[in-house]
Amino acid sequence: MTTSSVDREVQKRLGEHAIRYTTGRRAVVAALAGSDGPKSASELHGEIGSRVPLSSLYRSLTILEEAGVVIPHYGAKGLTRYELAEWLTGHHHHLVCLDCGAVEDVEIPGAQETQVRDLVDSISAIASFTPINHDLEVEGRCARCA
Amino acid sequence: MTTSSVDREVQKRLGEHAIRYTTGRRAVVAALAGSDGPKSASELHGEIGSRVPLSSLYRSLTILEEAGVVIPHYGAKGLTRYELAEWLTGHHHHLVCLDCGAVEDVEIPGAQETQVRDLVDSISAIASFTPINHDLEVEGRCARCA
DNA sequence: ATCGATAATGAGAATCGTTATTATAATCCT
DNA sequence: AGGATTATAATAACGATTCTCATTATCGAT
Ligand SMILES: [Mn+2]
Ligand SMILES: [Mn+2]
Ligand SMILES: [Zn+2]
Ligand SMILES: [Zn+2]
Repeated sequence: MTTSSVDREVQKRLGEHAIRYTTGRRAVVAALAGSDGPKSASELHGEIGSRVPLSSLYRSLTILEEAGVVIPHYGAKGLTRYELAEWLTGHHHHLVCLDCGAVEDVEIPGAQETQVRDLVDSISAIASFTPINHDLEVEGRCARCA
Repeated sequence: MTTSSVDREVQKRLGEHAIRYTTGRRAVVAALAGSDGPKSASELHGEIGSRVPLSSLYRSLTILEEAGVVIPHYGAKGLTRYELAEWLTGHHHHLVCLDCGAVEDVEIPGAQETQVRDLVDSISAIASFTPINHDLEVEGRCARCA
């Protein structure tokens, strides 16, 4: 999915919620759209530059989360990393490096995703649980840290 | 697994690492062994009482984590909750209720666990990632909130 | 059981990611 | 453009966690 089409989708979503799509918020969405995995506020600040102060960045992330545009992932050392919601990026899973903390997106072939869904369904049935979403997180060592 | 057998296993593990199994550390392990889910430092402090100060509790959790006795789960609002490692409790997955926030442990049959492991391996191979463990989190609605 | 070496504790200060405050500026609507 | 509303930015405040270091508990050897 291209950055500009994400931009259009987000603009539409925010418009529906009467939330302004400001320059700062555009910068955050663009940075996330061009990212290969969840990013923390300070990582985004590093990429975007000082034209968007950290405090504004945090507020933008909160607003975008409330609007369902971004999703938080809570990680080690009190760090929260954000990524675009799956209705913008497509469903995928995460590889979490136990050494450097990097989180990498990975899409899996349809056949395997079907297997995951089947497993999720049967696991849920065991506990009378109604599954809505799933997140198969693989923890290990990334290519750089191997 | 009974609390006292967990205690014995932990004692053995710490002994191997030349780490003392002090009363404070025993209190933490006992509280976790008697728990039905991951607990934060302050929750543990509430259960254990003031005979183990918060600062000591945090240090104990760090030590126990380094020894592989407890595992952290990072959650919202910068809260880290700990539970006993799976070699003490058995491998399991988590059902996270999006309504009430409860986290339910669930063990799945061996055949399905094998399927999960195979999926984890092939997903990891896609990204030259070395998997160490996995966590299939199912988000949805628990039996109470359904 | 006691001693001595060493590791752990406890009280508080410090750190750091995040959130709240509030005066100023940008945006939207007519 | 003008007025109303929402967003920004600088900084203070907050809270979970970590650090510091003087004191104390633990463990192995005697
Ligand atoms: Mn992702
Ligand atoms: Mn668990
Ligand atoms: Zn890594
Ligand atoms: Zn529930």
